Amino acid sequence: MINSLFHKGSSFFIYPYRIIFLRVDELQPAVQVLLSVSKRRFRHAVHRNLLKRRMREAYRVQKNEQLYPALENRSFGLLLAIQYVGKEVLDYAIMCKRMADVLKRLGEETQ
RNA sequence: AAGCAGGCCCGUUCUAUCGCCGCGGCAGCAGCCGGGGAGGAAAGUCCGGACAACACAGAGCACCUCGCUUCCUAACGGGAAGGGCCCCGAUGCAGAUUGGGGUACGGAAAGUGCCACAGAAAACAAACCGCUUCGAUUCGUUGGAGCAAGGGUGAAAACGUGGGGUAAGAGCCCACGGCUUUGUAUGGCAACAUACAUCGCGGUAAACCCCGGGGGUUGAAAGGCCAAAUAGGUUGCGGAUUACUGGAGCUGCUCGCUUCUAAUUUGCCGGUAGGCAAACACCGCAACGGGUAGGCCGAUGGAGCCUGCUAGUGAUGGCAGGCCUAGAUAAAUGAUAGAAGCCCCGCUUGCGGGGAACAGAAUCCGGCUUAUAGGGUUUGCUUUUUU
RNA sequence: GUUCCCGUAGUUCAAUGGAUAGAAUUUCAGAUUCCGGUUCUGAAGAUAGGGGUUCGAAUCCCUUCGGGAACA
Repeated sequence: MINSLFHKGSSFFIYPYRIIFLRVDELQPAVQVLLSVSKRRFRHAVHRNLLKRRMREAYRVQKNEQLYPALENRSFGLLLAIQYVGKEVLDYAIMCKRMADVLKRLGEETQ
């Protein structure tokens, strides 16, 4: 699944994120997400852990309003990879706002 | 009070809501309830152990490692106390006394090597300028013998200073002093110190080496169990067996060749005897090849933490009482809001704004090293003020 | 997680503990040419950081940093 996501998926940027997604028929559960922060950009494990936790929180809080309505009653599911490509650790407020943009864009892409 | 240096400690706290990961209960799942959830370095992986698998008669060699003494400890290359040496400060004319810091600190008197350049010479030999003496002399010098004090070179020059001695000199002799070997006495558990006698005098062992102590190897991807999957595969050895060969020779060994003997099935050649080729089930172990990439145990109650008493100068030990304090497996500790405390800035002097280091457990402990905003405490020194 | 190896000019490599760390290439300047190339001459440029041993350290020792490799 991960291989096919990275080889066949399409991608777009919304700073500080890079998103790769792939439509897959009859996926269970319907949306599966992979979060990643590059070791090359953030040398210390503290910062990588913090960013991944904040990304997960931002996704968790907003997925029900922004993403799931677009996928209701569809025959396909979604594989997602969200990579953090920013150069420094941003505040949660900004990360949360951008994640909302990401989810909206994903909803449009799947129409 | 300020500054500097060293040691030790803390390194935000509380509440609520939404999530995440373990644990316990309601005897299953789900759900609900209760309770827990990163550090002093979790880091580097530099040492030492526990634990595990394999190996192991005893001793020695080789290799690695440590190195003042005594003690602490499960152990250590760690720590405590003490000794020697070096550096800095204070007092003092000085000898010395005292305070602080550092110290890989066994042996150079077992042996070997090395000490660039310069210099006569870097420890064997030896002498550039010199010093003394005996000759020669064209009075400018020159040859032989002796010496190593002085000059010069160097990071380092044959122990330093003074005297005796001598043709001139030299630890050649003497006095004092420095370092050092051995012995005796005294003090100390000891390292060592002091005194006397005695032997000796370049450095280097983070050069080889010698002496003494220690070290079996590999690391949780150790190791054990279950499930799933693949090929009931190939080769070798052993067992069992009628049977998967055995004996002898060539050879240092293996392969191979020759010869003797025993033997099952099938195929081919052959009239037969016989010859050639192929195959041979089962069990165990090892290697090769192939497959799987899941779960459980190991794995979190321990050289454990807190408090008090106690032994000790101290590291640390003993006793009593109390406590349970992360356990994931691609990996949980995040977000929001409020309150309190700390720091900085601004001025309206009690309000507003901002900030909080280094950094994230992965089998577990004891150390070391490195990173660390800020705060507290303590010891020593210096300066100033007061009594 | 465990274990091991390496670090020298911009690059590729040298250097018994001993003058100012050497060579090729690269870069720059000059000469040659009408111009460029080639060639010639000259210059610049380095021991990963810190500490120790030593008269003297790229080399020996300790420590930190960075890079790489192997292992179910």
